[in-house]
Amino acid sequence: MVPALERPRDPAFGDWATNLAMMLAKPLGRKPRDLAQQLIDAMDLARAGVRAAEIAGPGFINFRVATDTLAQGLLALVRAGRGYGRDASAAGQPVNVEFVSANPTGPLHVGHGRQAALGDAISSLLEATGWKVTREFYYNDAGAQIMNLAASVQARVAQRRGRDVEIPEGGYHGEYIREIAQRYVDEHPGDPEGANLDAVRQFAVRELRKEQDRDLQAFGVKFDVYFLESSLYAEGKVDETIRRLVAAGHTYEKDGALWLKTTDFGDDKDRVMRRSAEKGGEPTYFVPDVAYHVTKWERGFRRAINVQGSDHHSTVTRVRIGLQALDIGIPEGYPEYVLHQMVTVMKGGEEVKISKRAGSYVTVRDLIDEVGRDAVRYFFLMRKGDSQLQFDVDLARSQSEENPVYYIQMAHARMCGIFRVGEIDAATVTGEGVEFSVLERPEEQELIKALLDYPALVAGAAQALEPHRVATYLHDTAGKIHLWYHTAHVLNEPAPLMHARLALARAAQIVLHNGLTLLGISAPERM
RNA sequence: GCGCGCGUAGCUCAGCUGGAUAGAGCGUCGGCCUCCGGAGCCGAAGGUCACAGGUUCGAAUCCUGUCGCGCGCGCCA
Repeated sequence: MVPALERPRDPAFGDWATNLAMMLAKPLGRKPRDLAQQLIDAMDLARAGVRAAEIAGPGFINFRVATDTLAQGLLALVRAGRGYGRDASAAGQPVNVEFVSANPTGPLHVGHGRQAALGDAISSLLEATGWKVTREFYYNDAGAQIMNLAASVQARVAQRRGRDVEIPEGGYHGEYIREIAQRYVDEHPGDPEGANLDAVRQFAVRELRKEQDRDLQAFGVKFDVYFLESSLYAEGKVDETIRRLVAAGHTYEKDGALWLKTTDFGDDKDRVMRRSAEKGGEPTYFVPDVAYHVTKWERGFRRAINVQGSDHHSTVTRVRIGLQALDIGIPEGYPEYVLHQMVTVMKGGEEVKISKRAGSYVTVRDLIDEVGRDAVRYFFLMRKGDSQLQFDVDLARSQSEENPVYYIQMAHARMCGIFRVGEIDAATVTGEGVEFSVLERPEEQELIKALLDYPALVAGAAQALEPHRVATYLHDTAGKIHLWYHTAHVLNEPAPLMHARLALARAAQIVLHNGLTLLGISAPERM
């Protein structure tokens, strides 16, 4: 129960409104409207830049802001330019954002695309609020899946020699496996049979990593750190983690395996950490996961955010419990998780079933090739992460003219067009000395308010780790811009009006540019 | 069966952490091109916010239950 000061939905209710009187009415035993009047009487409205305060409905107080308050805001906006909507409140604290983290066992699919868009936008949002972000990609390049990959490639090599060899149980059947097998043979004349499994494995991982890197580059996502799971083994971090967990006293042996008492930390059953001898005696997957997150902590990241598909949500509690059980002062909520729901791909009016092992799925690359990078980014970001996302490829392609991302980009291009046609360098439009009170049309007032809301919106989206708020805001604001553009002419108006509108066009251009950039989408000057 | 998420217009989805008459895009219907780009704008139709209770001045939003959908639940990762 916190009193709110907010933008009313309906402009008839003023520029700002508060429910303070209604919140206080009950504890004070007073009527809300009487209390509201007393509150208004006690306020120094002029000093706050408020022109009028009215009591409305059950006890709202609606404020109307003096026009020069809006003018001050616009001036500050234009002066801030590219920096508008950014603040330094996090003071350069380090934060690690891990996303995509695809196994090098195949190309990136649509789910990875959603993660790439989300993780990159979340990182940008955090940077906009003063965090020092490290974008990190974790490669699971060790373990059973990689052995399956190597064996699958090996089988394809053998098949090329006319041998009757099947892809092993749990192996990969995609067409790309054949291609890798072909390239392996081409580049390894000394091993036409693919007999050297270790060489096949290394070659396949390297090829797939290269391909994933190309996909990420096409999508415009850059990582600061690529962390290899295999390095954890090479540096003894996995064994060390096991030793530390044993030393911390949360383990026991049963049936020849080593167990972690995760039930001590609220799990519904204990988990095996190291398999019994007859199962190979290897650590289970979550031990390297824990070891990996220890390195994040030890690398100085007191905040870590993982962007993952919700199909991995069971790892959340286990990784956190493993870190707790080490008893080294890592807080309970470490790391934070942003889980997104599944992406359904629609093509030809039917759902494309995604199965990596059967080799049937849509890749990030397919989407980029078909609808363009900007549209793919926007489509992945326009919905809240915990909603399932339906990505209709045909629709995204065929309706590209009415695509929301083009709508936003068009608004930006229109603002640029005003300056281009007027032969005015937009950067010289500062708003200094402009009489903003001539901007009295309702569409102009609404647009100004929307533009001035932008910094608070960015701060809120960053705090909630929800980039979709920026996407919907931009679409909404683009609508206000188109409406204004359509009703209010800028060039060849009387000088005071033209200068005020030029400043407003400049402000709109800045907000759209900054917002699109935050989402990793281009802001073209003409389309 | 248990856990997490979701259920809002014909379809795809927003709804700013409890506010005033629930919004947008697409689709449908009807208007607007001497005008900085019509890739645009305006208007109309379309809703039991899955359902039933509860909390309070006030619920799409919070709590409980029911139904439906998705994803998890291995000495796989």
